[in-house]
Amino acid sequence: MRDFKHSLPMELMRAREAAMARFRPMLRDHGLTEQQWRVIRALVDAGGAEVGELARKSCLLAPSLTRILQHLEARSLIKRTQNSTDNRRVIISLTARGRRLFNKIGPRLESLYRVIEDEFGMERLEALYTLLAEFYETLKAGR
Amino acid sequence: MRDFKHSLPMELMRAREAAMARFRPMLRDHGLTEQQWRVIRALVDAGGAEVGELARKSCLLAPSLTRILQHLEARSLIKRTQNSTDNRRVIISLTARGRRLFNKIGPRLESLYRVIEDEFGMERLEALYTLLAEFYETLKAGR
DNA sequence: TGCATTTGTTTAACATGATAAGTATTATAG
DNA sequence: CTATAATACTTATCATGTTAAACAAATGCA
Repeated sequence: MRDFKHSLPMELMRAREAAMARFRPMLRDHGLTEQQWRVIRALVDAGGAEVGELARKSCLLAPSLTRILQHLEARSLIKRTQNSTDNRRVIISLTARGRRLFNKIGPRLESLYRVIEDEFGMERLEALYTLLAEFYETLKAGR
Repeated sequence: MRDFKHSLPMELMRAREAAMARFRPMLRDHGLTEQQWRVIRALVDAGGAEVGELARKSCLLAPSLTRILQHLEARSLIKRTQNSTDNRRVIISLTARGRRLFNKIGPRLESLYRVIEDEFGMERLEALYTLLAEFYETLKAGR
């Protein structure tokens, strides 16, 4: 049997953990989990989105997102708007406070990211991105 | 700011998820979570290990591993042995039942893995492994 | 020897991951 | 129209992720 260490899901996880270890402390200083940050960032990107759309953009399962939105709403970082033509749909968007928090944290995370770019090198990083995207597409196609 | 979609932790997670989606159903059929399987597999590899060592090998945090070991012990898949020279240390090993479960599931997961190898190609897969390992080492070094 | 410190593991508390089931609303077949 | 199915989201449940703290056993050192 293939060596245990040579397990792709494990390697992907270890790489991700190594990266997140750089970012998590700063998020934690602002009382945000990594997942909460993904939601905020997706909302900045989309400028308001339905829950399902937001789940896809932030790579979260719907039940997780439901809880996260409850937390973010309790902190007044997001708000909900009802879609007038379809009452099932809820539009999520950032509050002014949510945007301020993003503006404060975003640049700091960006600079941490650039440190990684410097250490690992832009070329290899791009190569990694490309392989990961191809891998994802290959596995999605083969279902 | 860099495009949201171009986030390395997200890409690593998506790739991992795409792979795990292939494996999880079979594990689930045998009542195992992905993490429980990692522990079992690490134990086959090591043939008995202390809790801390097992945590490293299976890429789990100690508190998670503690709970997982409780579950596996309740199902008689693992057993605990006390280290005679140091009573803090606990040696974990598979029971005969645990080994039988491994022997049943392992080959099936291997064949699923080979499907991925075929779809994505051995060369690109090796390239991906290499980049991931380098990335991990780079980030660990720069702390 | 005595005791603060370190080490290995577990508990606790809160947040998320994963699956199934529930609820409300809209779309659709007949 | 109306019963039924599909859709969007939420709840429920159990397992794990993450951090801090507790705990006991071992170690280092005055």
